[in-house]
Amino acid sequence: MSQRKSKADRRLDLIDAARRAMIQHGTEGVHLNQIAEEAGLTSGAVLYHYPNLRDLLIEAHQAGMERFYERRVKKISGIADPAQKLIVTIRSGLPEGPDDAGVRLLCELGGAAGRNRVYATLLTTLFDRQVSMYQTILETGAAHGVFTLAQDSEIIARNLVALEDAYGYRIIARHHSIDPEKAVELILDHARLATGNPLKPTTRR
Amino acid sequence: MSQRKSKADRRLDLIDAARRAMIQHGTEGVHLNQIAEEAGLTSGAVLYHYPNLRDLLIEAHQAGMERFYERRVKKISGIADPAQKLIVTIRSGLPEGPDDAGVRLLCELGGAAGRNRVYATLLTTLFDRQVSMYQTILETGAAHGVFTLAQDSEIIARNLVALEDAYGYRIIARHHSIDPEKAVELILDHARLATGNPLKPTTRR
DNA sequence: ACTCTAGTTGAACCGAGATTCAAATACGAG
DNA sequence: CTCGTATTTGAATCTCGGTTCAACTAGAGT
Repeated sequence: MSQRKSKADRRLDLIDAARRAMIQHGTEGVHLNQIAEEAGLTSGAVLYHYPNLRDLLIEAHQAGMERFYERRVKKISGIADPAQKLIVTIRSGLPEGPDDAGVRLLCELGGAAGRNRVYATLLTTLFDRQVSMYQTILETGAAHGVFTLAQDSEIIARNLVALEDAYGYRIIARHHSIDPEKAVELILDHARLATGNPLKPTTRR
Repeated sequence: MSQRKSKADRRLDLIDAARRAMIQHGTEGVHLNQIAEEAGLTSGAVLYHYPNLRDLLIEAHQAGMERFYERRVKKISGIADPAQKLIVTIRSGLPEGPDDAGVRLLCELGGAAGRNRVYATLLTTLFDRQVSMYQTILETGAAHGVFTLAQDSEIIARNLVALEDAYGYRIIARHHSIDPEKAVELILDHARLATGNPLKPTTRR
């Protein structure tokens, strides 16, 4: 038997277990037992904490998103130069590889959003937050004179997030010639046109 | 009882029924009975034609993709002017609205591709075909002197397809401020930078 | 050390969906 | 018109996942 835990702790475990199970079996294909097994518990215990499975799945998706976003914010927090900041931001929005758990979960949501309003709202909110993030970087760079924006910052920002999303899907689907590095290059090619900045990475990673 | 049909006809019906059922319940959430009901048959009849459900689902996805692609090719077939052709192509890659069945099915695949190699291959193939389609238009326009490509045509083409994909997801998720028209504009904004052509639509729709 | 309770198990139950198959039947060939 | 076969049904069976719940702890509070 797995160690006993407080309600709060166990709920975190379950959210994580649900995340793993959904990645393996899909948002609508996942079963209670699979989640229980991932958590090292029995189905009864899962129901004790989440009498309604749907709630757990939603919380898991929400948590996955939050984590994804927070991680990005953290990665770029220390960088002052707008050009470098933009480059790092782009990289942080892409999966590290086809098995990147965070992005896998997000991709999972795309289809579900078409038939589930809650998921649709989650995804839309994430999109808008990322757009704001980019917009801030772009505006700052423009104010400092390092970017010469060819279009409204919102347009550029939306297109950058869109490109990230799409290449995320490509990488997850194991496109033979688009890996994370290649995707960064493709997105940077667009960013160069839009910002008029050569955007040369100084540091790797 | 539903009319009797030849093997070939019935299989087409089933593929269509599976398509509808998957849109409603997801690729992994769909059940045999739901497909049977959509087709106006009993589960036994479905199994008679497809002893293995997985095969039917794969064929349905394949057919959906083929239809999506063919429709695009058809829509642009009569247009000579590269600029107009590009505009129409962009529009034809987006859903007509949040309930567009064809795109809904494609979105469905995004997550599944992460755990199913067959689906991943299907999606990747579609992506590459679309890239070629755009590349041809771009090269033709450049040869005629109406486009001044700011980058390699493959880069531009890939980014255009990526933008389409991503905005398709946004529209399906009912983004409050991104509808099909808005998405076309966003993508065109990018295309203008990349081709140096103002890309003004002459005809609506 | 002794509750007392929250967390967990495991077995029992229930219903749903997949699968099988004999029987029914529509339809085409001759 | 009749036969033969391909298609479909519907019921029986089987399996599996969800749900319930009484019993069993582990551990916190006193």
